[in-house]
Parts: sequence; structure tokens; C-alpha cells
Amino acid sequence: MGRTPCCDRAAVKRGPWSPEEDEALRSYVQRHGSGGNWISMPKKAGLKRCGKSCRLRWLNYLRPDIRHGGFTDDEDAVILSLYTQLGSKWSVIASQLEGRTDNDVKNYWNTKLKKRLLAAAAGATTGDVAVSVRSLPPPVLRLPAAAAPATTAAATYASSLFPSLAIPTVKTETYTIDDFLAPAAFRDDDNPFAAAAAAADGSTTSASAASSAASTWSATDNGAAAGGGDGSSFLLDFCAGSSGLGGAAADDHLQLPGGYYYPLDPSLSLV
DNA sequence: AAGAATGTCAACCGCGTAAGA
DNA sequence: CTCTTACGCGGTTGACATTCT
Repeated sequence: MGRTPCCDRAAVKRGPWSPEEDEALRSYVQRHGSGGNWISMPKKAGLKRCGKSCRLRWLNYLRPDIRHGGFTDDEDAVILSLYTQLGSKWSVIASQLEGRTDNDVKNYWNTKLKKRLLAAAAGATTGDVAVSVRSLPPPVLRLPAAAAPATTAAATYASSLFPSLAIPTVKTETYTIDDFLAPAAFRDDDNPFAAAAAAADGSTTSASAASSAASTWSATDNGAAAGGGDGSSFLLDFCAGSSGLGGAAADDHLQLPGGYYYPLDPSLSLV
């Protein structure tokens, strides 16, 4: 029992759009709008296309205010910042960038920005920290001015970073750069930071508090993924890294001017 | 020069959900 | 309230372009 198709696939054309089809769609939408019904629109416009296909073509390509390519540094910064906070909410991210579509932003992230981050991470984890700041994407995190999260203050510190710091929730295999940055743990029901902050009593680390308090963030998942095997190394690695403030780079982060840093955990397996 | 590998991006797929009957 | 329909979204695919060997 599959999902009912939105149109008769045998009767509609698929694949790349021809200039004639583009023109037909453009002129129809400019004259009449979509009519509030993309499903019936193709027929009215004389197109043998699925309504969804028409909608996509208009929104992602034919709209007059669309810009393609040539992402600026400012746009990079917005994308990274919002991705770090929201995850893959491409439509939301695109809405903050004039003339950009969710598809464009998504493609740009997957093909360019993510790779730049990986390259930066690889350079730092191999000790090659001579990577220029200009070549990096905008910083992911900004530390509090007086960050001093050793152990006792770790939980408070971790909660102060929330929601900027991204911690994977349930994982059994290797992490990707997406896991590294995407805030999968933002939902209250599986957010280890919220649990850590609540459980912190000054004698435990945020990681152990989080691990014990967040059922979906088990020691097994955490330890196995972090490679440390102690079940609490992941968050500790992040927190410990901040104690190296002032240095150009630590094992687990790359320090940048202005209090920014990239969290780089060499024990993570970036794939 | 040619084939392989990799990158890019337009388009498709199918799910979640809002709206209306 | 339930069901149907259409929209919007995120993930994925595949064709074409580019780079590498």
C-alpha cells in the first residue's frame, strides 16, 4: 500500500524543463498567480507537468527575485549560525537570505560549506593549524568572556553554551560533521544539557550528569562514538578544550580571535 | 586524449500537516 | 471528529560538468 500519487505519473512529463515550459509557467504565474492550486495549474497553463513539479520550478528557479550562486561571506555566516542553532531547517535558513531558496541553501551546505568545515577540522586535528581564518567558515561558537569550565563549573558552563553547542543524541556508529554541528539535542525530551544543568551539584561533570540524566544519550553511545570509551568523554572534550583559551589551538578546538572557536574533537571519526 | 572520479545542482520522492468538506 | 486533498518541507537521486589520472 503506497501513498496515493499526487498526479498520474504516466501522463506527466518529468525531468529537466525546456525553455518553452519555463516560459509557459512563468507567463501563466505572472498573469494569474498559482491560483492557489498548484495541482490544477499545469493544465490551465498548458503544461504536461505535475503540479508539484511546477511549484518547485517556480519557487526554485523562475521566481523573479531568485539569486543563484555567489554566496557571500555574510551569507555563509548566517547559514552556519542558523544551521548550528536550528539544524537542517533549510526553509527557515533560506528565509533569512534574500533571494535564496531552501534548495539552494541545502545544496550549498552539502557541497561547499560542510566540506570547508571538514577541511578546517582535518587541518587542526593533524596539527596543521596554520589554516587561515579567512579560509574558514564563520565561527560556530562564541565562548563566554570568563569561561573557565574545568570540572566543578562544567555543568553550568555547558548550560550557558546551550543552545549553541551541538551534541549528538543517539548514535551507534561514526559521527559526521553534521552531528558535530547540528543541534539534534535541542528538543527538551532528549537534551542532555537541560538535564545536566538540572542535575549539576558541583561535584559531578556535566557529561556524567548528562549521561545519567538523559536516557537517550547513553554512556554506550557516547563513549563508543567519542572513542574515549569512558562514556563521558564527548562533552568533557568540549569543555576541557575551553580551558585552553588563549592558545592558538588545542586538540579539540581551534581558537580564533574574538573569543570564537571551533570545537574539534580528534577522537571523532569524521566521515 | 580518454576514461574515471568527483562535484554540482535541478528535480523528484514521500512524509507531515494544515485546511476544508 | 474523520477523511480527503493539497501544500511545504527535507532527504535523496541522477544527469551533467569539471577535474584528475
